[in-house]
Amino acid sequence: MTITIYDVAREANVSMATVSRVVNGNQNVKPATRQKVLAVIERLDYRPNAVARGLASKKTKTVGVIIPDISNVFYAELARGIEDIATMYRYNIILTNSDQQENKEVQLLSTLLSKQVDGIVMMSDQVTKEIKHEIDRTDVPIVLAGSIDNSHTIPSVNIKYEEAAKEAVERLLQNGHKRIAFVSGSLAAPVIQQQKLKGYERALEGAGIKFDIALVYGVDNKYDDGIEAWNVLHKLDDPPTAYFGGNDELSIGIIHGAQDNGFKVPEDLEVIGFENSKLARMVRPQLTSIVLPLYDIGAVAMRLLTKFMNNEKIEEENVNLPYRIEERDSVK
Amino acid sequence: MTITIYDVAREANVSMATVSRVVNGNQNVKPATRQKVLAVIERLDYRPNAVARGLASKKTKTVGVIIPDISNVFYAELARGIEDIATMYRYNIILTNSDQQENKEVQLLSTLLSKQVDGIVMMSDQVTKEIKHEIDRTDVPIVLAGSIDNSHTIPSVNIKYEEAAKEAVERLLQNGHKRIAFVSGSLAAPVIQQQKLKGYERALEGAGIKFDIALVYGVDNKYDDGIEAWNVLHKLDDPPTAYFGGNDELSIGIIHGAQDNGFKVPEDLEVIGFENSKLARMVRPQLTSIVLPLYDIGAVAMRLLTKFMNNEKIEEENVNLPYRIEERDSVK
DNA sequence: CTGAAAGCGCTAACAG
DNA sequence: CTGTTAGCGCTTTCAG
Repeated sequence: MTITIYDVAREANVSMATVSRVVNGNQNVKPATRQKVLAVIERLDYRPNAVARGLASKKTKTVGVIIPDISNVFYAELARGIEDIATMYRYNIILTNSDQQENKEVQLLSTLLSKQVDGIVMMSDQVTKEIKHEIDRTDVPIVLAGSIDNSHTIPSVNIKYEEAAKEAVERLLQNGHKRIAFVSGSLAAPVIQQQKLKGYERALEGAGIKFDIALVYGVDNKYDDGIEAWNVLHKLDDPPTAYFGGNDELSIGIIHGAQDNGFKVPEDLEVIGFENSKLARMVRPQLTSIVLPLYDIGAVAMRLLTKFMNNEKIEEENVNLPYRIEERDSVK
Repeated sequence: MTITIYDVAREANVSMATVSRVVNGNQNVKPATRQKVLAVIERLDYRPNAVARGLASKKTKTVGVIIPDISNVFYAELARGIEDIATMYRYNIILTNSDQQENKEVQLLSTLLSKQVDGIVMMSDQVTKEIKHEIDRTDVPIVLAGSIDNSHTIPSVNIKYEEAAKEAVERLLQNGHKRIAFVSGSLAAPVIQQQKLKGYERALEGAGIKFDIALVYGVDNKYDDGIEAWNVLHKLDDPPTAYFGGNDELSIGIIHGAQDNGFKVPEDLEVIGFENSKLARMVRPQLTSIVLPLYDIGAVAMRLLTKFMNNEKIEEENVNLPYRIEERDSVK
């Protein structure tokens, strides 16, 4: 039925060990017999069974990826970075969506581990105790991409969110704004949100402006949330004249919320986003945004993972990639 | 070291067959011994090795997915549909990017097959002979999602592109337009483009309007291509007053191209998109677009695949999902 | 440079 | 209801 290494061995008059050697590029094979085996492999259309190989060698050449939601451009971009580097190192990827649910994340870790993945790249807004526990329980290397665990004990790739946020707000401060809103995803738990908020606070502090909790609006990170945020915030007695949005989609919502009500950007309000996705160019005015190198974060995370999987030397387990502001027209 | 089914058997004083039975939910186990085994599993923190299981059972509970580019929202949405249904049926997904390159597609098929996936969902603009050949060579079921092979011999899930395009153009015709542009991805090979073009032609024909090749602009499907298309087309002696864009991103490019030059949508030109992605609501005016149910296409494709994998009865191997026009403000 | 043999961890008859 | 026994297809010593 399916043809195996054994069939090849028989047809080529060699042992299966020899076939295995040529399949795996082992040099200890006489060129002549290598050719002979290769010919038979070709003729029989033999295709090695990776599962059997995985069982015997205890290496599957596949890595697991846990992300919140692949249909979200943010994560999709990151996933692509991961996949490209994985491919480069001859790994395949088992892609799973967690929807940010802790129980799912734990369960996914477990099923990935049962599938004997050689490593895992994970994104999680919050590395809970349960997750940490699961991670500590295994020898399989795991690296976080665009995610932070408080204990700083899991390898990770990020940018310095706090610094980036600070810089964004300072950019707004430069233009003379005193009332700057910070609109972002739910501020409940996520570590990264907290870091951004801290950057926001530090920027204000540096400019001698009092922090006003009324200007901090924590919703979700969606377009409609941006519209909603604007609707709420502009009704304040002393409304913000500038907005720092947690991501681009949200920021565009803010812009449209304002524009739909006759306000002009950047004349009446200035907006700066975070992510610099393709979207940023697809609004009018085009959105000024902090460049979050999603693809690179994924790529570097995967590269880091390969080092762990190959027991290479690791210089730094917690990598921070550079970021910058992409100036466009939503900020003067 | 790693604990196996054998360890559990020993500790529980049963045979490994019994352990296997409880792990697999086989009913032929006395409740008492089941409890005993479960307790040991818990205590030893035993986790079945899916690779060994796959080798023995010849089922891996993983399916391969070949898409052009996961960082493209279009495909990401589809991938999510696939993943959700896969999860529902307890399959995991090996996700691979082909970048539409035939040689990569062929190679990916091969590596997925070597990994013994139980099935494959594939998206490909063009199912070439090579690909068809590779597919025919295996017993592993494969279904196409949002893709068509000319021979109609591979199961697939789509919408009726030709009809949808026809309807879109007719919508424009309704508003009295005589000069309607068809802007789309490269018209070179892709079957689906051809179908849309045909729908466009038929709509014109139905309205007694002569087909003008000058109004057909085949670029790529990107935002900038939309801008470019507008720049070129509006300079025509008799420029189009309405545009049918191959997808939303492209259509938004057209809108912005026009707006950036002082033209108004829908007053000066009307635009209808194709896809109805989240983007459609994120422009002003909001984009009227044909609803392409990407998520559903992925989901249904995966569901269809499960039927093949379980040898269930298949009513129809080539499924067509419904589509409709989502009316917004880029068309009067 | 090549072969023999022992597993990898689990499923699946087949007995009993 | 439970145990025994073969493999699944390949890698990996260990000899030679």
